[in-house]
Amino acid sequence: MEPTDTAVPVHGDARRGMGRVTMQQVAAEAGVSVSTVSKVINDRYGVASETSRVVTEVIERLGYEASLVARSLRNRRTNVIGVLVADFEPFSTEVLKGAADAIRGTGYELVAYSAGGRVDAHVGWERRYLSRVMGTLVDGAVLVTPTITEVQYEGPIVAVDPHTGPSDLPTVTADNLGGARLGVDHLIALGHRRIGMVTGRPDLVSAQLREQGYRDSHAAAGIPVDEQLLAAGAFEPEPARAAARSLLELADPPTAIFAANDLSALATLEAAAELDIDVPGRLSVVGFDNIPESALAHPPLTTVQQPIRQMGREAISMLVTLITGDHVVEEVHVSLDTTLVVRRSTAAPGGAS
Amino acid sequence: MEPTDTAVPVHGDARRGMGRVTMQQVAAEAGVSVSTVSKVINDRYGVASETSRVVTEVIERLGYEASLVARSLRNRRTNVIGVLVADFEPFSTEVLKGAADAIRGTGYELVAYSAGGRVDAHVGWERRYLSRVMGTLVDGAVLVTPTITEVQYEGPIVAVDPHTGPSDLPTVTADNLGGARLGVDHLIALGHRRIGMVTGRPDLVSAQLREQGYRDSHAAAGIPVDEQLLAAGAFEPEPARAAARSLLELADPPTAIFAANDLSALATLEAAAELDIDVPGRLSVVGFDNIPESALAHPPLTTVQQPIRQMGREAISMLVTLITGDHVVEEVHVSLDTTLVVRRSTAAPGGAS
DNA sequence: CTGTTAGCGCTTTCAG
DNA sequence: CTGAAAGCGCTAACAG
Repeated sequence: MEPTDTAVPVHGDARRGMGRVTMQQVAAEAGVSVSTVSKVINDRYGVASETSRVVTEVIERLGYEASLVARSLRNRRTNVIGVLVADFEPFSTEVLKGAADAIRGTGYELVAYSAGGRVDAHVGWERRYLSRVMGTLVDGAVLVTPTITEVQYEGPIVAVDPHTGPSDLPTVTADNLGGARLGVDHLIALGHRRIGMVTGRPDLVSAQLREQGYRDSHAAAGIPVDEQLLAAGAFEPEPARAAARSLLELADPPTAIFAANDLSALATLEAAAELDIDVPGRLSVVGFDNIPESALAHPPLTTVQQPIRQMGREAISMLVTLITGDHVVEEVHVSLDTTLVVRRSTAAPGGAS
Repeated sequence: MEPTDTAVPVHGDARRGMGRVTMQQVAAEAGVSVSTVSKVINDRYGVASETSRVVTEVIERLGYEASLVARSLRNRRTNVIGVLVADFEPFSTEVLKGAADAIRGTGYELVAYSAGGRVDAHVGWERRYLSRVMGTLVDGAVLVTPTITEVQYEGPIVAVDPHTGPSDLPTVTADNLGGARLGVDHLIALGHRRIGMVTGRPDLVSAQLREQGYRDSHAAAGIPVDEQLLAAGAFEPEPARAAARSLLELADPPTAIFAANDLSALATLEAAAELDIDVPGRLSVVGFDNIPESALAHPPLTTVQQPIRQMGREAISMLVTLITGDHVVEEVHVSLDTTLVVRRSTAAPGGAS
């Protein structure tokens, strides 16, 4: 057959409007073989300088660039690092920004991949994504908030804020327990005694730790926990809103609510608004994450900050070390500190300023 | 090298710790040929239900998932849409969030690609990226803030906020001229008469339009423009900071500064802080973009909002239409409205409240 | 119903 | 110094 023919004239800028230029076309146009073109591109020895010049000129003229896919399939190394996310939402995009910061100067490129909330994007997406891209498209991967860490997969992988228990994977997390304590202690210091909590997904350790922090703070302050004041929010806006509502409609409602993440806190703010409850006048709200959106809320949200971008940076640098394998990564599990960001959604109970 | 051998026995869960599972291994394990496996995976007709069952079981057990790369290379359609960005920064990640919103339910997956500030990532990155991925990895692409739109490339491509003049590419932009007028009119309405501007990259139309809006607002208000009050910021933090400083150190400094984008406005805020100039007491600052970070600034930034996420959504929906080709895209150039978001960085001149 | 074969675009021996 | 050929993992004819 004669597929990558010279039937279509490719001289001059006649290629305007054509599809991708392949190496075949470059070769044909330059009057050499594809392997020669490949050698020129990859700076291999054994190409006459004149040939090289001609080929380079054709490449330039046709705007040729090697297909990432074809190259990846052939080569073991791709010089591309993958960031695998369940969805592009505030948390994962912050991680991405951090990853981009850290990738500079390493010579790697970054590909972020998401099945984007496809129906089948349930627990276990990370394993499928990994299989799809590892070893072919990317040299290593950062898993953002994976729900399982049992990837039993050999290769350079780092998990950021994994939602499940400890694993063999190197991980980067924030101090969930300490962060929750920071948030609830703040509320207690303000004078709150009936503090509700919109919890996260019960199957995720991060959620469990945040709840544990809530309990620890109460214990430390000698305040008994009223189990009625815990409502399941699942880290998602809708369940969280319902949970907040149920708490606020209690006969003896809480004067403050600690939400397991900012998305839940934002939903709590909405629920309060619907019920015409002033925040922070009659209700204080504390979130967790400090996603950029939390500062835009009304009122701006007091929240526990995770250094998300730094987590992304950390993950990339661990990953690059793993890939290049210069030396062993010392700390397999990195935990970064959380801090409290006090904004306008918290105040002393009873409307006292 | 003989990496993907069958030398390593693959029965049972012996694969723990191995690299990617390939179709070969699945086939071997199931005792069938690769084409049969392929047929099972792609639901092709002509496979005995028993065979299908066995193969499915093996796939499950081995955790096999087809390589995106190999599949892409073979197929014309990949069901993946690419978002090509120069870097993952606030603007592009907002677009990404919008793209993710819009991708849901379309059956497409999303891949975001960035060379991540590599040294050679100068003007023209979009052409190279496009060549790398179009036609192989992705079915279509969204170009975020490309510096050239002369891609002369056949295929489904949509540009978001292109920095250069009109092109044949479908584009999604915000109303830069109107937005700039909004921002500067606000300053003028507040009583400012000496308004400086930290301009953007002179080669980009978006920057030119914002400067034009600045001039138009002055003209409309009958205020002459003092050319001394325009300083080049290039859309980048460092140059912008220097530009702001030079403005503020003028013998007769401006009482307000309009920055060509939020990054520049944030840098202006920093410059003011360094010079111990109170904002908004002695200086008002208006930005452009309304990236999430602008609300976190001190003081929170008054800025012209571009509906960035919506731009991402719009781009994806245009692209999907282009790809499926059901019907022609009616509006090739979509321009979305900008709005003014007044926060705390602007006030009347002279410290008057 | 199943396996064999021929590539997708590229890199890499290995002959010429 | 250059090109022919093999093959990365997969799919799509086409035989058996």
